[in-house]
Amino acid sequence: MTYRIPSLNGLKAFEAAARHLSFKAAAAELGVTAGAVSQQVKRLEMSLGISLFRRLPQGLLLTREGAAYLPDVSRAFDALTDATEAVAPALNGRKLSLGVDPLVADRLPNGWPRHSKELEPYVRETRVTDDVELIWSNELDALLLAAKTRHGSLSERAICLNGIAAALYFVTRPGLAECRQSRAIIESLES
Amino acid sequence: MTYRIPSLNGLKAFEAAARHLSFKAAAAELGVTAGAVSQQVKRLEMSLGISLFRRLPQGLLLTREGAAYLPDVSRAFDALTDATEAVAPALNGRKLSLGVDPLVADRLPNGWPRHSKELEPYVRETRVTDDVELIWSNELDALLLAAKTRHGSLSERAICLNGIAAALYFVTRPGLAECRQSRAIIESLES
DNA sequence: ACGTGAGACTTAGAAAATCTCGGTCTACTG
DNA sequence: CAGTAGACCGAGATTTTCTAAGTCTCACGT
Repeated sequence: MTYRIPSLNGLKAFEAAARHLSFKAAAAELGVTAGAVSQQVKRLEMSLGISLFRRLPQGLLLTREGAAYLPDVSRAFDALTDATEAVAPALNGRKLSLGVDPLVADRLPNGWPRHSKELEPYVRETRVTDDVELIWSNELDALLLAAKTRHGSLSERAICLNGIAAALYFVTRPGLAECRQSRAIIESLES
Repeated sequence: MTYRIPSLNGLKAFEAAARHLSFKAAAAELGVTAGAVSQQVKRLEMSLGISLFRRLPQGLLLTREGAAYLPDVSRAFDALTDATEAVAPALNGRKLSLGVDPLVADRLPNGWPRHSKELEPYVRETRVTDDVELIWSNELDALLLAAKTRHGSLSERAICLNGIAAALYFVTRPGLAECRQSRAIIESLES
């Protein structure tokens, strides 16, 4: 099973340039320079062996092939975006589910985090557990543990309570290690 | 208009690994090493903020999220492949359409290329014209011209007849410059 | 219990793809 | 006839991706 798919960056550049009929405008949208878009599109055309645009001095025009390609590409992008958004909502505004090791649950600041106003936007639920597997299965986003894990590929951050190193570790999937939610939880603990 | 799409290489690695439930097998299919697939998938998981696989020492298992993501990704890949194949059939086995400058049409080897057996698999049609625009509009794949073009971004190759430089140039879109079809046409002329 | 093999992981360094920047060209515009 | 806008090119820098070599865990057979 093998697919014939051109470079995604090339397709993105094509799609944006075709919508704007301008490399410059497309570049602004994509956050790169116009030269980069020009090169991407050229590479794409080379890999396909056809021309997608007619370059006129006053701007771009789609060729027949380019015009035929564009809607299909856009639809595929939509489908990928929807699927991605469905399986992994953008981190912005997402609330984490947090597990707390039974060994640390009683050592925490009183009522933490249930009654912490500042954490409310970042934590969806809290559960008492020390099962690292729950992270790998995406049932939990992060864990507060009393001991270092041995699962090397998890991200682990030691916490200081009142400025003193405590046997307390914030453990997440690497993908969540540096997000705002994680930072907020850690700060709330250390302050 | 902006899409949220993870890296295409990451998605390809995920798709192949999910089908085989093995990074090693996926790597073989993709023609890279297993380490590369592992890294691609990890990057993808980080960018999404979720885990797609459970790594067991004896192999892979899809997480619930991974299993949900896979069919959507496959469908999108199918759609892109179909669209690409429709607009630009793979170069393998494709025949080029060739334009011949009226100024050179009579100087060519007798009957060329109509009665050339060796060119038959590579040339679909021949037309007498010197209009470079036909290349940009994909109506022609290549041109035999009597003079250099001034369209810098076209690929241009000087032809020698009987070992002597002639006023004869093979002009194509860059994407077709080095394909077998082009080489065959040039060789047939120079021999 | 102890090798052995398979499969995944990590890391450093190499290789490739991509971006930026500066300069050029062409066609519009006042 | 400048001046401007948009696209192109090439060189060099930067970022991404790949490879290679070594480690770890588990299953299996002796």
